[in-house]
Amino acid sequence: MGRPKQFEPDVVVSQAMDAFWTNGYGATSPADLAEATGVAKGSLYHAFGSKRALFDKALELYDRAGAEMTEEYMSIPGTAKERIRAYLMLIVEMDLAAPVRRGCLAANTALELGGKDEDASRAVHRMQEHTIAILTARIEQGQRDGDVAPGVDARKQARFLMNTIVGLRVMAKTYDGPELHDIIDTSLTNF
Amino acid sequence: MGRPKQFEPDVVVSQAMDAFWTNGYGATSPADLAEATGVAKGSLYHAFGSKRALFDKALELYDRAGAEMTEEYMSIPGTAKERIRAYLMLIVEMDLAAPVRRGCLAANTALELGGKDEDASRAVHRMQEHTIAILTARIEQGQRDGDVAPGVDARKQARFLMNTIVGLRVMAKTYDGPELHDIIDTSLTNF
DNA sequence: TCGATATTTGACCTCAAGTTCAAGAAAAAT
DNA sequence: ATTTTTCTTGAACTTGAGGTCAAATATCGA
Repeated sequence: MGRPKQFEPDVVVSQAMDAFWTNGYGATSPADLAEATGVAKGSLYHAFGSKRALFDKALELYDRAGAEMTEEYMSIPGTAKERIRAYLMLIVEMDLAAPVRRGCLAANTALELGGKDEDASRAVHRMQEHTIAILTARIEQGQRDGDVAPGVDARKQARFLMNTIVGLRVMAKTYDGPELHDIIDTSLTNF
Repeated sequence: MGRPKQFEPDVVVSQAMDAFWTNGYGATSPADLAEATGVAKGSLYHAFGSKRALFDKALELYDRAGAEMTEEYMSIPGTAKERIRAYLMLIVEMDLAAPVRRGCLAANTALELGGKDEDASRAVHRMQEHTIAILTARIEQGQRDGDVAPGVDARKQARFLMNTIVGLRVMAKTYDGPELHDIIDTSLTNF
């Protein structure tokens, strides 16, 4: 009963995510969000409560979408090293291909709100752990497959890779393809 | 001629740098800057022209101070690997010891203004190149000293280390000592 | 001592951010 | 057809950002 929603909340969240991703949390105004989503400011507030609440939804979506992509990429046949290299390359390509260097929403958020906003920090931490878990599983898989040395500490290696990824996505703001590819190569001489 | 300045521009820039570092460029208001420096808003504008101009000065100072610290650290006796490990550890310790996780001003700036503000991006790129140059020199030094394998591409290795550092300073916003130390260890198994 | 020059400051201005809200509009229930 | 419920929207509000300015203040040269 009542008047039905004129928009799909999921797509609005997705559009909002893009806006936050491109401009950062602080620099995205309610007016910007209204324009990005095609939904009037008032409606957004009615539906989501506050800018911050919408942002939370956006982060949640970002986590889900990212994890899905990561898992999909890790499940393609090949050695762990091959798959991880391809994954790192993909990230870099995507960052570079985008019309504007927006980096990683999670990292951006960590830097912008980390410290001030405890909830945001926790959300980012969760996302990172999520990715680390997937990478860890893939490395352990590689050990079972025999393409990764048994002595490698999968979790530590995964954390290191997470660090590399975070670094790459920041560096992608100021560096170009060749340098970033070199970094990937050097990162993978490890295992 | 004229009334003399009541403040030391250098220390005001330094205080402003701290404010920007802690809160980010966008989230630091002229009022904040006035409080942080003890100089009235009007005077700041008279002396520096705009918030952005002050920020430029702050970045410049950050670059100088950072480079100085890096060079000092690299000139302490020891192998390249030892010195670089100590340097990475130092950075992490400093990040963790600070009352608020502020990370790296350059990286923060890259993420906050990168893309929108071409000048800022260039400034950050310059700083990163500065650090890379110092690291490259130290690695080459290690090769001359015989403690780094001759086959290592010093510049690539230095870029990789820069990436690791950037990553660490973001990760320091959401992770603690042990994990970060592990990342450093893994990063240094390379050469 | 009087200009001339340069700095300091709070008051003031404009504009936009983030939010609230009252009035209208669309569906379901009666 | 009316009521009930829920959604929609632009207007309106409060607050603070970023910046300007005129008046007051301090030093130097004549």
